Amino acid sequence: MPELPEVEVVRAGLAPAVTGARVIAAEVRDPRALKRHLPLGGDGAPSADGEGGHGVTLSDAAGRARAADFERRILGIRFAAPVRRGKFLWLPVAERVAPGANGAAAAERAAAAPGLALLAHLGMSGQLLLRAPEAADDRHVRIRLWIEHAEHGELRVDFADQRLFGSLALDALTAEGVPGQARHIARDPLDPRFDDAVFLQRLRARPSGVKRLLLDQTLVSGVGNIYADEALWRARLHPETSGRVLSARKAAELLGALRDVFAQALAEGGTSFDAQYVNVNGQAGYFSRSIEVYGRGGKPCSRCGGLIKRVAFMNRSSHFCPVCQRKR
DNA sequence: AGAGTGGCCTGTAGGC
DNA sequence: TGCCTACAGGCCACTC
Repeated sequence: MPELPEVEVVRAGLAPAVTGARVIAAEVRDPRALKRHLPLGGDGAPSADGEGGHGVTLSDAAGRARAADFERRILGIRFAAPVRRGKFLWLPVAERVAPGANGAAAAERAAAAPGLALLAHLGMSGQLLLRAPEAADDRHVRIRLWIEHAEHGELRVDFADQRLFGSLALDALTAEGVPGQARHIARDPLDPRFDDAVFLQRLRARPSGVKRLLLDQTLVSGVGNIYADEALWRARLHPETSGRVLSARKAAELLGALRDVFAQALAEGGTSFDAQYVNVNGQAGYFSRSIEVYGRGGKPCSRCGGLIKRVAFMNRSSHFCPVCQRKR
């Protein structure tokens, strides 16, 4: 499942191939993979087509219109280095060379137009794969870009997504350089500008269970179900412990545990339980071997021997050791 | 504002 | 063998 470490592995893998590369062709095979993409209206401003988004099925006509808009506007774009915040990943547009135009004279400098980015969210099962132009199809490829890089030549960037919770989109950058759709996302704990004091204060002000708080992307980003369970185990905290009862010391310990588990997962290439998370070359990570609680219901805790408990929580599952993660 | 819930999606596993 | 159901869960829209 792509959480922060998995998305970071993808970002780092993409960087050398896409930075400075230009889009020479694009093919949207399934417009449902564009649910975050808002087509431009006649005035050049993003306009809702009244469909898509979340909880609404895209009609065929609206889907075709979105696909056409995306394919048209991405053509000729040259990417700057990829950026990540939490689980969102984006490729800022350095410039756009209008198709068919002759030479650099036709280049629209990004400074002249509002900043734009190709935004990606992998959702549950999204993958960004780098492939040779003639490589065979991977399963569930929804959107395909052909890019040209000064060093690496022609490459394919394939967005594959089995469950379609993920999406690509062209999105305008705010003044802070963050895509509009990701502006509400908090910085993540690996961001040098993450404000520990503010996070800890907000965490300790909320009465909700601490697991719910970790999954709140406006409080801290990049944490999903796996790493929330793992960080709570490391900090010896029951997932339903209220934020309000956390001591300053315990809250700081939790943040430290979160950073530790992220760093270790990153070093091990991320977590792959099945074929749904892979790096840009289609390879699995091996952090799943280091998992202590997630998916280990009924098995012994490596720390105290207690039996790991699995409980329903927010339409998913929580895993914890009832012996060394006591509710207070 | 925060809490809580439903819907989006498809492949896989397990029961019968 | 094949049909059915449950499950995986990040995010957003929605209600209260």
